[in-house]
Amino acid sequence: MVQIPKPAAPASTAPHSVPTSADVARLAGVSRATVSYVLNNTGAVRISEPTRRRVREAAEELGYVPHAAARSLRAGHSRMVLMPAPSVPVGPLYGRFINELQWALGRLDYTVVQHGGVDLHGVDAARAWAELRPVAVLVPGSAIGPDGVAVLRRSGARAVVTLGPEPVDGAHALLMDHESVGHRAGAHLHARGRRRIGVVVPEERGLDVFSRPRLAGVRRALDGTGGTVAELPLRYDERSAARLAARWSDLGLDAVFAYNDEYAMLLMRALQDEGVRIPEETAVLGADDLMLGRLLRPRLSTVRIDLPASRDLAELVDRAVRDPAAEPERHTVRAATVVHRESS
Amino acid sequence: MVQIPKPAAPASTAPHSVPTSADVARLAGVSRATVSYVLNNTGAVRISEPTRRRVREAAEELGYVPHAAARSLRAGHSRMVLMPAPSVPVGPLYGRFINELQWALGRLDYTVVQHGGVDLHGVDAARAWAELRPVAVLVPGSAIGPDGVAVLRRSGARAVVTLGPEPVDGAHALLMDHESVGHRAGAHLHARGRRRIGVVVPEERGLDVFSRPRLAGVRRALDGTGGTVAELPLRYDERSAARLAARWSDLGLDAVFAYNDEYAMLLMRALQDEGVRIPEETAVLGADDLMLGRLLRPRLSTVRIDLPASRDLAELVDRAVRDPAAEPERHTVRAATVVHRESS
DNA sequence: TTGAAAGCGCTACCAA
DNA sequence: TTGGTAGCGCTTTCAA
Repeated sequence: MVQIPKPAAPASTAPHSVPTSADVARLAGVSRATVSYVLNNTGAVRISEPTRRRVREAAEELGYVPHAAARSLRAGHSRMVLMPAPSVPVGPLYGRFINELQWALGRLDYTVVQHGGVDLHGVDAARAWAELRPVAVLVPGSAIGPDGVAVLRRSGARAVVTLGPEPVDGAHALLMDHESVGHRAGAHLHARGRRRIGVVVPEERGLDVFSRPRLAGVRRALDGTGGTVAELPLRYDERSAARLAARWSDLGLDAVFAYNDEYAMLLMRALQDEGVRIPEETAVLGADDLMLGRLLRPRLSTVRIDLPASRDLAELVDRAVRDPAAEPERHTVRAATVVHRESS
Repeated sequence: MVQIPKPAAPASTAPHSVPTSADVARLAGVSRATVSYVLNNTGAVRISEPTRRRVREAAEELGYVPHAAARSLRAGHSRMVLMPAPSVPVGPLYGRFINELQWALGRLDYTVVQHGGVDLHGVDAARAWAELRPVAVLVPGSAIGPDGVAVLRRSGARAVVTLGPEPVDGAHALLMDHESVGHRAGAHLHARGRRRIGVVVPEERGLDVFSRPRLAGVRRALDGTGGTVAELPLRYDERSAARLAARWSDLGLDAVFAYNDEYAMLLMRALQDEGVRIPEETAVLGADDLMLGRLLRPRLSTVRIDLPASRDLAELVDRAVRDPAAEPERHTVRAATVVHRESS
């Protein structure tokens, strides 16, 4: 039978519209239901092999791609794990961590999505994320408070996990114990016979959630030992480092915990240019155990922070999703080790 | 008329279900349409102030957050710009670029979403991204071919922009001209009197799309000058660098273009440990102009690559979205400058 | 083995 | 000024 296109009616699909499952059904000569069964390999329903083939070929020919939003709207839930991307670049370590985490969550059939909630904070940020109706949210840093967590949970997020330095009410927490990082650093320097210890505190915004606890940890390590701790604000540029180095002898310090390896490299260079001998006059200690520390001379001592296996975090997320009513878990990453090289 | 709740029907909303606009409407005593008008500040429709207040209060009380998927399903389009996150960490420069781009696109009212299409390639990756029905896709590297672009366009993406080293049919392209980076490097070293030039080619997978053109560029610069170019495979670890340095005198090179600043630092350290004097015996040239280059001694010469202003890229995306039928634009970033310091 | 139809949450048209 | 309602694309019961 010859098809006669009805006038003014879209007999065939409009040229540049996106193919839907209905289009596939039409082309295959079956119903939309059948298309859904075939493409999702629904076990409960038996579809004859010839039909399956016709459907698949039709889908192929049209270049059909299912519509994720429509699907999860219908399903009432999604497998999307949302990770607000931090606006401050926090270093290469973090990037690797994200990648591994994505991979681990992918294995559990979650789709990880990073969403730049740039210049949104607290409840506003939470609301913006909640619009996407993720099944779980991983919040790095301390970008959100208890009320933000509440917003997310009310919007259907079955798990909220904070990755920051401090716990948030109602959310699971993976606590990076930066205080103990500082404590390790302070204890190491003290054990090496240092008594007047400087601690670099980056002036860059957004880093203080890490640097403050580290400073506190050094203070605690030196507490009651007669040693002293001095706070050293530093911007990540040569001028700032040179200024700090210029007044180094006035400061009378015999050691410095430089926040991380990159700041350590910056400061160490400035000190060497000032003629300060390392480690004889001043010990320098970094953190993060980056490659560059091994390339410096003297080789940089550093505090290595063993990030949690991303698989563990992925499993925490999965557990939380399966049992959203469970008590929030609190895991503390306290595994920091001093890698002693030559600079301390 | 008194409402009599039908038996077995949820008269009020279930305790832990997510509030919808219907719930807000019910609580405010208005229709869903009115709720929509109020919350979206629809200009065409006038709603009395008391009604607006009632609606807003109801929304507030319920903690209502609109459902982005439902909204864009209804609208037939979204403002989502999808950026597949590269699985290979490509350095701090890139991270900053992403952040700025997110910001710039945010100003134009797009929502940037990074999606880790981990271990998916070509058409498969394209299909996974297409399920999200983004209005535009920014593809870094060369993760996708013309057929992948076609899949995305058929699924409604109004703009596909590749950020890689080479153009892809059907997509807009922001071409990083790594060949000319290599050419600048080669020309600089040649001008400094170097004739036997090594070029580091990282062995890490995924970096060859950058390193190959750079090598070719050096070759072109030396072509016909009587100078020679040697390919130097190198892994990013100390052992590999030490091995390379150990046979340095056999290689008989008087200069090396080390792919980027990080590889340059690695190799330079290994060479210095071997007693090779820099730059007297061997000139070393990096790329990317990272901070660390300035902190090395001798200070590292480098090729600075001026990334396009993220605002420009954001505007390219916006243009393409507004006029999806337009010819693909091809922009080439050729702005590479040699920053001459002490190592060359 | 297949199809018809309801409905997820939302907005925009048309009517009142 | 407000409400009724169709329908975006999909899955899934219920019927045939």
